[in-house]
Amino acid sequence: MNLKQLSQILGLSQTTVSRALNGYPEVSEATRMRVQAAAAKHGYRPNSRAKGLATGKAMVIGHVIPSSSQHEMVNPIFGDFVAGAARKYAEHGYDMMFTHADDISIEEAYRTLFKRGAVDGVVLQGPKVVEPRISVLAKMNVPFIVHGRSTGAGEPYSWIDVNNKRSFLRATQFLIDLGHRRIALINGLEEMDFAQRRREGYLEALQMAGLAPDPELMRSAEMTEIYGHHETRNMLQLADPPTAILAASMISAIGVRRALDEAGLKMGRDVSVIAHDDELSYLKNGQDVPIFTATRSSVRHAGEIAAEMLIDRINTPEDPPKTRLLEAELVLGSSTGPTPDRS
Amino acid sequence: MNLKQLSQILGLSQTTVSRALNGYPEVSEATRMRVQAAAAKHGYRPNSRAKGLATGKAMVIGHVIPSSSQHEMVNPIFGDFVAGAARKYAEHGYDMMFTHADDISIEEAYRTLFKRGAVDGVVLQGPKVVEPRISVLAKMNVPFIVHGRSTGAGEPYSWIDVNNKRSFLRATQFLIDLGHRRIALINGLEEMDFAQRRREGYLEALQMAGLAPDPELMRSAEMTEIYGHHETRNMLQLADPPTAILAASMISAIGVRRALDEAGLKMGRDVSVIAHDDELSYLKNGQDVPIFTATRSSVRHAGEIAAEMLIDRINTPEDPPKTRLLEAELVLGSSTGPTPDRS
DNA sequence: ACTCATTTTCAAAGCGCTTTGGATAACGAC
DNA sequence: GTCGTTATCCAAAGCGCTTTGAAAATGAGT
Repeated sequence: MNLKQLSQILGLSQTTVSRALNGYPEVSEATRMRVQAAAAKHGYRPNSRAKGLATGKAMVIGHVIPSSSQHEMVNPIFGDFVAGAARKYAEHGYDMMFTHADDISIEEAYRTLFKRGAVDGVVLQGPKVVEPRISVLAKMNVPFIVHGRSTGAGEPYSWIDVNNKRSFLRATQFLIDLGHRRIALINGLEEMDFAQRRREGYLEALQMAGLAPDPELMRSAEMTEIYGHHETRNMLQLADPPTAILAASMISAIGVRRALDEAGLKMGRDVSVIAHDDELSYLKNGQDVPIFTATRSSVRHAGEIAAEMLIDRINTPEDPPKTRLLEAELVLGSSTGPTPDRS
Repeated sequence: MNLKQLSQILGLSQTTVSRALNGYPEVSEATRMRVQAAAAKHGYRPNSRAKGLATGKAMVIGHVIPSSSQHEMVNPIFGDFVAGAARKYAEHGYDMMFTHADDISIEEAYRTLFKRGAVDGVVLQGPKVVEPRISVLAKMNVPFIVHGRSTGAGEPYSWIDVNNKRSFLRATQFLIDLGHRRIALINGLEEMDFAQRRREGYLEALQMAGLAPDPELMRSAEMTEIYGHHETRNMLQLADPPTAILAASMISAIGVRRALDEAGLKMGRDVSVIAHDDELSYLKNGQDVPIFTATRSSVRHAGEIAAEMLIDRINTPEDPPKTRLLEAELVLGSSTGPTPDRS
């Protein structure tokens, strides 16, 4: 069932039917009703490609999945972020397109997406400190939004991010206030921009308290359970082990907890742990009392905001880039407590 | 840069340029070279929508994200499955499209996707025991593949699945062989088809060993850490608690472990645990020695196969539906051991 | 009854590509 | 020199929609 057939059934021109369906005023209410009824009856849906060709808009937003060939790693926040964004896309009539690209060809993938007219805008996820993708998109002068920021970017761009620095600063201060002096940071990969900002917050808090940072207590790893476990076990064997640990994600924090258990240490009593909690739907941090004391910020919510900001940007491309900084909550759970006495 | 412009630059017709680029034989090698060089030089990419309109193929595969409004839950396997599928789509020149839909309107979402000509085929994830989506798609006579199966389906359909029944049967037998008699099952939601099959395997193993199933030891919950923890803690308080637990996912198994730790029980010694491991990239089950004894099957691999099966189906729609049953490995980790003596 | 303004409808062009059905050129063979 | 073949290339139609510019229908005013 296409426009032509529908208009023939109705005895109207394609023009009129199209206008009736798209809410243009040049059509009487009576015929509009008649057209809508017929469209519903025959289950007519305008062909997206034809519509896109005619209007010049794809009504599609693109995401590129970077498949790190080295560490075949899918970001665990991917699903929830996407679910949030998809919901807003749907509300505004947009579809969501994913393209796979090798590490090497990611910039090319973005470029192709636009040249093919496949998308009206793209979301850039997981920006690194030095992020060539941003300048590629900026130079192409196409609508895009970054989830996160990139310190090394030369030009302005739209982004939405969590205040990673402040949240880790606050978390570190909280541990210091509890009496901790040996505070470890199990960070994400340091090439990621968010990891660098978190470290800055951590270091600043130490400095404000007059504590010297110890390189032995600053680990950087992929945010898996295994690495959280590995780094923690490693640090517990130090001559002067940490009494508190900041973990970059709930998943690595779970690895931290496992290492503590194995060492016969009780989390919250012997060693305090604070995790960053993205509020992943399958990894809720407890019901009433959170398991982990955590810096909390919903990544699904970030996805929703990113979607709306991007659509806004598509609609008003001449406006200057907008930015949005979300503050993470610091929620108190049972994984933190005062420094244990070591007599 | 479009075809028209490119052909004008080259002093050729659109026909010839199009054919040169698409590898048709009616064009001399010399001009083909010339055309390809010019296309590369100007960065020409054919417009996807125009191409789709002309060919009648979208070169897009659709996935519908069901956003359970009740339990706002994104399936944790989503990311890895999609990453696997996306890779194969890209290899075959397909894009991947996601559409969001409410629980209620999911069937309508699939229908619309095809009517709009937005996709050439769809992947149906997370089938339930009774799955109306399958009959909707079958009746529409469109290419689709199911990741999982649906017991209640009346018509044949293409699917790829893990042999859930056999893998849980084997896991249960393994525990029985170790001397366990009180074996609990912390399953996924029972309306899900995979959960039902796992339970069947579990029950069959009990029956073969002459053990009576105890409803108290069969729990069904969303596969989150919290629920794994909750159900385990609950069962440990029974008069005759389980000595072994089968968990439907690594994530719920982590919750199980937490409950055991809290109860002062050592996993693998006091209580044995077997988890189902989808080999999620951020939840690897140990490096050398797996943490959990597990039934293991890569969901990313399943995504790759699903993609290829679907593309195959799109290309040969008249062929009967194909199916593929993957066997899970049973990998031995440190979470299982003989029944503890209870004197 | 006639004009003018307004409302309602329509025919046709155009979006960027593929593809059908020729047309033209080149090349031997006779 | 003519004919048939083959190798190249092209003009134009068509995919399903939107949108421009014009025409038909309606209604009000005189």
